[in-house]
Amino acid sequence: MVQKALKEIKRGVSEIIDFEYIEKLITRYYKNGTPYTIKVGFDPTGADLHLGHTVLLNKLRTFQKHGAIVQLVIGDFTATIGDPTGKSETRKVMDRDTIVKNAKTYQDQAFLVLDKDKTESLYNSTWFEKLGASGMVALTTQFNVARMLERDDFEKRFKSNQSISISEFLYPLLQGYDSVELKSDIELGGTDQKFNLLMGRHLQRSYNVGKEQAVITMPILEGLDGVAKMSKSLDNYIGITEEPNTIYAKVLSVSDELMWRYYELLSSLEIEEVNELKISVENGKVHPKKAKENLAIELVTRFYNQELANIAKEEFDKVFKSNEVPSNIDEFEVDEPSWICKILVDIKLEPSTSQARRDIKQGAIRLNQEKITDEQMILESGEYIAQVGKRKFAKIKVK
RNA sequence: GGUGAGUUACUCAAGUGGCCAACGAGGGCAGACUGUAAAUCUGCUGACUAUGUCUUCGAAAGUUCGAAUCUUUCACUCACCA
Repeated sequence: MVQKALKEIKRGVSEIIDFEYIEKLITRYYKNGTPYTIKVGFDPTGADLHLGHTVLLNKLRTFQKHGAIVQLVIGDFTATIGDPTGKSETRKVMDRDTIVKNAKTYQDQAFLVLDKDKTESLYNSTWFEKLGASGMVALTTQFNVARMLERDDFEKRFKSNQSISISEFLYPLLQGYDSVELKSDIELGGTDQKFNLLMGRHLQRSYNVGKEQAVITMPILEGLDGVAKMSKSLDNYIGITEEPNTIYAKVLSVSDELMWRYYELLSSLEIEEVNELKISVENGKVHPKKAKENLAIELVTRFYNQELANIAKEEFDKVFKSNEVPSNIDEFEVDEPSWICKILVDIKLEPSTSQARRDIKQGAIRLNQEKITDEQMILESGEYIAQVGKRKFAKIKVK
């Protein structure tokens, strides 16, 4: 049992520091049921969760199955500073109201994956507001600038003469201090968080907590473009609250190469099964598209259910395989016959009449499945299905 | 505080008085080919019922028939010195 748990825990992780400690915790849990804690922090900066976040959440869920209590630390205090991780520029500081609102959304969505009964939500402002100025200064004495500059992005910015604000130096310290306060056994984060996670270990020792947390880093999930980290600001994400059809379609649009990455990090298949599948695809037994479909179905099923996943697949095949029109498309009414470009802009299918003209010229616009070529065209009374490119549709009624 | 360099579209980056709605690259969008994959090829990539007009090159003011380009002030970024 313990071995099985440990194997499951190791799946897909990037690095584990102090694996022996985790082994001890799991063994103890299966011997006498003593729970242990695993901490994860998040910045309530962006509200909606995407698949990138679920890499962490899935791992936490695994731990919950094996006796862990998740400490979900909402960095409401730290968010007022802004973690510089992965950003080449200083982050914007956020206001309080937005933080609270985002935290709420985050929790709601996190519980789509996490077991609510085995999760404690904690706002780190509760202890930081008590810490006070002297406590804060005491905290800063635990570390020095040279060590701080060891952190990749600080080093990079320091060398290229970009600004690093003092408050950014505080961020890793504060995140580490969370671990002191919570006496966490394990902390989980992305590979880009490694420095901050180790800080927790360091501080737990300095403050004589009596344990040093194990650290697990998870790989960063690439976005739909396959290059940059999945993030909302780059618009290369799959949100977990998006429509089943959208999730399905977005998964199908990733490259084959990236699909394996997603399989590895997101699928619940055993790693051996993934490898088997990969071999089958390579020697032609399984069509890569079939493999991608399965992944898409698995993911939609996770956030919705099997039935909706199947509907999403049917819908997708209908539109893109047989070139039919989707079953649910937005309808718009137009009061009088008018210029086609103008209508397309009005119903938000096109951003500007200029763009509409260009698209018509390139044959990207269809009316009732027929390509149109006349950019001066006036849409007479009647009903039409307009299509822009491959994926934008609208039903238009002209009175 | 002093001196110097810089700020151009989503990003990088040319342009240094009219030929500039602004070279090029990346990205994005679209078309062909496909599996809405990748790769490849092609076109497009400020707005406007449009062979023309309008607004854009950090901000404002000015010189000029004419400014992204010259002058002044301001803001910001960077380098060197203190």
